[in-house]
Amino acid sequence: MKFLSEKNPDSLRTFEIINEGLSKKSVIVIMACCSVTYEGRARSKLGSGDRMIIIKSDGSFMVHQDRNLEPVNWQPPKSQCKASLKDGVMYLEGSRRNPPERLEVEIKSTYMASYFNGEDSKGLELTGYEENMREMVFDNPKIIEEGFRPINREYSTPNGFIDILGKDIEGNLVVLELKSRRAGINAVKQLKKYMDCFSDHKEFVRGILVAPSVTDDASELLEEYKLEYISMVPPREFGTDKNLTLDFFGGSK
Amino acid sequence: MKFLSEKNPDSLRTFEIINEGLSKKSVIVIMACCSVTYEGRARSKLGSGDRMIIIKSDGSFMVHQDRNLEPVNWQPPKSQCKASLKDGVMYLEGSRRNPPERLEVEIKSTYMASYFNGEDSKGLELTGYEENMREMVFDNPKIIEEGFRPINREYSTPNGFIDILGKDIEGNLVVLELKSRRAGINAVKQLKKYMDCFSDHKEFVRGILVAPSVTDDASELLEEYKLEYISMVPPREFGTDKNLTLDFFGGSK
DNA sequence: CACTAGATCTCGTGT
DNA sequence: ACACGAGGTCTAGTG
Repeated sequence: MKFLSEKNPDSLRTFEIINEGLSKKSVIVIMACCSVTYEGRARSKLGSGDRMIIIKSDGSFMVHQDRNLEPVNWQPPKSQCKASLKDGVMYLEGSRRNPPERLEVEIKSTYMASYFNGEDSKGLELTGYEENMREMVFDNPKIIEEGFRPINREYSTPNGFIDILGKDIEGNLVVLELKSRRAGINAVKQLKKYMDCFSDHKEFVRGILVAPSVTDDASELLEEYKLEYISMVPPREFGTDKNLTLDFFGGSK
Repeated sequence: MKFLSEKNPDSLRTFEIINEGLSKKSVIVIMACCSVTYEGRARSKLGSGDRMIIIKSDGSFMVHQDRNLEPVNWQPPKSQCKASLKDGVMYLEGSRRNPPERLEVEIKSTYMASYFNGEDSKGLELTGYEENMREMVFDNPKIIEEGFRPINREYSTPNGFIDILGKDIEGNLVVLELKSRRAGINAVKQLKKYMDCFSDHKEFVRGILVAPSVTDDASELLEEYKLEYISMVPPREFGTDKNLTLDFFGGSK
């Protein structure tokens, strides 16, 4: 990995390092005393203090304080970053057109300025949420109940997409609402909204909330709406490489 | 600001630097080739690559790739961080009990290891819909009360910026604190802080909290501090608030 | 481009 | 501690 890191550079040197980093499409990390203003989707001011400034090669721009996961100010990927020097003071600016917004950092003094050109081709493999639950239900419908048959996933209604639409052993329509986490009243309200789409349906339609657990409020609301609940924890298995599997077997199953 | 930064430390030295940083409650920044596993609310694997690892003094723990604002893996504030050395290989672990989860980073090689103890007391002042309220008050001051005259917006005091400073019909100074949402005790405390800036002022100064509603606690505190309250709903621009638009067209039916 | 919905959402705030 | 709502949400995926 190629990188450069300097301690206590003056304004001019900070300016040079940042410009080198920008031109090399590096990840730039600066520890500095700075103040920040933002104007765009909202407006904010942040007085002077010691912070970490990060500029990534995709244009992501963050200012981090010493607390919280989230940056106190930021600019999303693809924003335009540029450094400038006015009367010996360093300014860093991140901006974009749509929506129009601008982040400006005034750097009072720099403790460390550095940039890095690393190698990272790896993507994250994640499991344990709604998508995996959907797959599990389709692969093994009887975990919902004996005789359950899924028909559509992402079934479109005027009130949004139903996670899974199916039929039970008696042929009744069943609306499944999946949640990978403890479900609150909003999940029940959402399910109810889908149910309303079938209000003029001749036959009986069942609505089932599928989640690891529900809040007390949600439980009461389920009863009030005459909806059902099934406890299910999202599966945590990593799939074997899907692309490979599909290519290899060609979908012959 | 006190800090330490070293280039290309070996495993042992990286281990020492991280432990120093942890014991000093510093912000730790490491550039390293590493792999990551996570298990908890979900489960994930990330193969080897060059990344930035950040540990903040509140226990926030992040692994950043060279793209996107968000970390590829993380652990929230208050999680327990510890470093360990097994067979000459560095491991960094962040974990917490509730919910139970664990993030482990295996560090293959370190390009830079550093920690920082900065000073930062400043909080962010955000002004979004409040800006619209300010405009509304300036455009039409009598919605505050008959004879109200706004003088300054963003009036600077040692305790922060006063939203609107004005005078009433009798010439008394009036401090307005605007909140776009239901105001809690913090809003009242903030207003009180501004009022304190005028404690040696000869004449009477009024403080008014302007918000759509207040919590009961806030209402009590207002009384205790002899502050006033005016109910005002922030104007929302057409197109920015979809619900309003939908209500407008769909609600009349 | 816009639009949708999920997220290890995070973060504040109220109960 | 838990539940709920908002966010400059972000991010991936689809039309």
